[in-house]
Amino acid sequence: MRLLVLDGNSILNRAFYGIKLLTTKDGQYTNAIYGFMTTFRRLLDESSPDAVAVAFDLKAPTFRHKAYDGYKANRKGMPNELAQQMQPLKDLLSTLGFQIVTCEGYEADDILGTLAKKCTDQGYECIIATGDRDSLQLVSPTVSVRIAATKFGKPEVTLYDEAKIKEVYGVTPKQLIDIKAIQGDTSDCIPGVPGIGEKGAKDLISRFESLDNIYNNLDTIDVKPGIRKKLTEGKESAYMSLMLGTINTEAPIDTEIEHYIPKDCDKAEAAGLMAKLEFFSLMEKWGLSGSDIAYVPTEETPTDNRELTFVEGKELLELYGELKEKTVDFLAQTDSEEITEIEICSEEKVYCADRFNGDFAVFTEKFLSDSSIKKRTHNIKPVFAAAEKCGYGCEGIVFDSELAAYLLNPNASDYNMDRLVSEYCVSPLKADKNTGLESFIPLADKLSAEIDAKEQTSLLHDIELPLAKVLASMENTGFAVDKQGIYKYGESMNDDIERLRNSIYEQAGYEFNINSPKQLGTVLFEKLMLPKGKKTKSGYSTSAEVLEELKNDYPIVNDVLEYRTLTKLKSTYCDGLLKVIGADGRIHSSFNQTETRTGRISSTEPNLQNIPVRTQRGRELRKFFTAKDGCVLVDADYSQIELRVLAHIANDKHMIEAFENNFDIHTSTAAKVFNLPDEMVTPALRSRAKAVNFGIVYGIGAFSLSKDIGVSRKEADQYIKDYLRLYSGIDNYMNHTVEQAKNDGYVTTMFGRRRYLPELAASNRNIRAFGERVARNMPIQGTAADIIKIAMIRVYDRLRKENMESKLILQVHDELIVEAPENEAEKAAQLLSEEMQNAVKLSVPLTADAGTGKTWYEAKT
DNA sequence: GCAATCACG
DNA sequence: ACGTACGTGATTGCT
Repeated sequence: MRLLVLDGNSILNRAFYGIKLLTTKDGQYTNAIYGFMTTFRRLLDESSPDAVAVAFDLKAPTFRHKAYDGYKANRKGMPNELAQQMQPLKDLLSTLGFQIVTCEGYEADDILGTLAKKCTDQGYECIIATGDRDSLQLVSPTVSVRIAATKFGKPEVTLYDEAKIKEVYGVTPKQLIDIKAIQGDTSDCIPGVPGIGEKGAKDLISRFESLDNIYNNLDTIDVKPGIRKKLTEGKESAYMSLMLGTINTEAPIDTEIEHYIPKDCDKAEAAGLMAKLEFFSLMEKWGLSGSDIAYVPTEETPTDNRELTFVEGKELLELYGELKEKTVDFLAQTDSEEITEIEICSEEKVYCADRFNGDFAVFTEKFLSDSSIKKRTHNIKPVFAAAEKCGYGCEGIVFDSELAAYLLNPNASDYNMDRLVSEYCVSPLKADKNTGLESFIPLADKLSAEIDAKEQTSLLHDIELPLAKVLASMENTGFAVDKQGIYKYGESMNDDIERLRNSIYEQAGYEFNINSPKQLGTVLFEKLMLPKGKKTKSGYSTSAEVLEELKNDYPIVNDVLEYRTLTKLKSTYCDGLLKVIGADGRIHSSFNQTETRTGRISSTEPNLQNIPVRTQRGRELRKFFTAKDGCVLVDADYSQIELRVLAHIANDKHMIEAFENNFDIHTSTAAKVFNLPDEMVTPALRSRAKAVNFGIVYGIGAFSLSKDIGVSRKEADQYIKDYLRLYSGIDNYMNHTVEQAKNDGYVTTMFGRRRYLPELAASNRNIRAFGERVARNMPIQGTAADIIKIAMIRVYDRLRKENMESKLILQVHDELIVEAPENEAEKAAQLLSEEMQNAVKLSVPLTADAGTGKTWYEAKT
């Protein structure tokens, strides 16, 4: 028989401080529970115990507190973020079948000791797992201790048996108590013998074996007079410390080890709890899955009695006839060319078909392109893409559970169906064949109801769903590039890189890896003794921000900066882009619609939203992003969309006025803040005002602003104060938004997009301050994202309606690019800026200027 | 798999 | 006293 006993508080505590804060979408903190469960899993796997007990402290004072008022007196209560994780952990452990042990008047350590002793008496093996070292005194031939820590977010377990303790401390486990009695323990307020510390205590015990031995022979033992004096005076304190530090092995708890054999796990309940904590990966490690979740019928969600029946061998064209005018659910598989497989459910009948069925291609086309068939699915974009590639349109899509789940909570890490089924606790319908539809249907019902309840129906139907089709088309179309051009551009940098590298080696005095910030830091700040600026966790910062300060005084720094610029261009952009050019000579990026917390889209493999533009040498690269033969690029970007959105949402009189009169907003701001007529605003003042405008959008602090524009903090603070006094509508709006976010737990955009902000409830003020900045920023960034999405849909629709061959190929947050045949260019430019400007009606005008050119470099205005 | 860095809006 | 602007993705080095 082998018993595993855990010190619950101690392991939970270690996990809490070892893993960065995590919350569920409702703001329940989970990092400590997560860490506990990964550590626990590992302990179980490593030691395969027959019985398990998890001990916890109670809040009530223990016999040690009663014996000594000072005991643990300086212990602060646990932070709220940790305290609220205690009960959910206990619930989870219980439902998994493990025994929780607590004992009034005793600490968890005493429970460990009591159970360890019982094991020894019975000839059983006992493994103690804890985060702190007090329990090491319990180690014996049959009792071992595993010290569990969470380092870098991962569990780490160190085994302590008698040999290991001898090796580390040079004494026996029992002697650890005597050492502590002399040494004391500041964290627990155990006094020990005043004046003797770790070294002295260790020395005394290793020479004289025990506290009793020392005091029984105090007059004769060989110690310095000073030590003898301290020992004499500290005798009472030492014996009290011995009592406080000795683990009690007689706690009144259930010591029948057989009672700790785990009970059967309540799988349904446990999976439900894990889902509530959003521990989807952990679920698997504990042998649970989403389908284990208990479905508890309530009044609002009564038991769903629908049963799906699989219909085999249905003639597909006949099926199509039956589906007309119906609302159906479907799930499809696609490859890069076409739909390869489809499962359809209508009126609880399930039909499956794949490309080996006769009429499959004809059927899928008829089915998908028939707008009279209203369809719900999960992850529609690949279906839109496949349909377009096959030359037909996919119509009548009324719901996508992936997009819906993203709108309900954009904080989630992914939106795959299994995870959503767990998260939303839906129970699959009965079905005689598993197709995924049995889970999808109840999930879609639930998400759909939530979308309606949160008034996001229009956002889903009128923005995200149609946008998915636009994105699919943009991915299909791609962006033509001049492969040779990019290659030569990359080659042209080799000599410069080589020259800089050699120059850096020479100035450093030896060769090293310039790409390694660590090695570079050593060279600059240790070998060459440059004045060091900021530090990072692991050493000196060598970021551009730090190096910029030094480059005029130290030529090597300038070389490093240039080297970085060139190698970045070469590796990320030249080498990187060359790798992803398709067989058609075009780059097909993926546009992710469910990635950002603000509603923006993101671009990957490659990221076409961060192609260089700010420096001339980088910008040159855009000369190789071209229109195909016979076409030109039309590029339009919104002017100041975020500030215009801010003016509108905040309903700020002065800012609205500035935009209505088409003033330069930064000049206008400068004139106001610096109290000057517009014509007296110098470029330097304008640039400061611009930084303030940006800062306001980001939720700014005076420190960051002063750093950004190089003025004193006091001066920066004054700018912000003046700004908010003059744009009082913005001041009001910002305060109101944060207030409301704290009440509701979320912020929204003009179109009802939401972002939950659990950070606002944090006890750490930095995290809270971050939450407040996000509360101020998200409605602005998010509304701008909504607006350009609307514009994209309108542009896409208009181009088709007008039978034009021009195609939308890229979006860069406030910029749209269309590839247009030369004879359509003018019309496309007109249409593009028109649709962008009219996408929504705000209390300020939206402006978008279009440019045209053979390359992106030329077209961007 | 994470940290540091740097490219973009 | 402390840390310090919002949102992304790719590359490199290192554990």
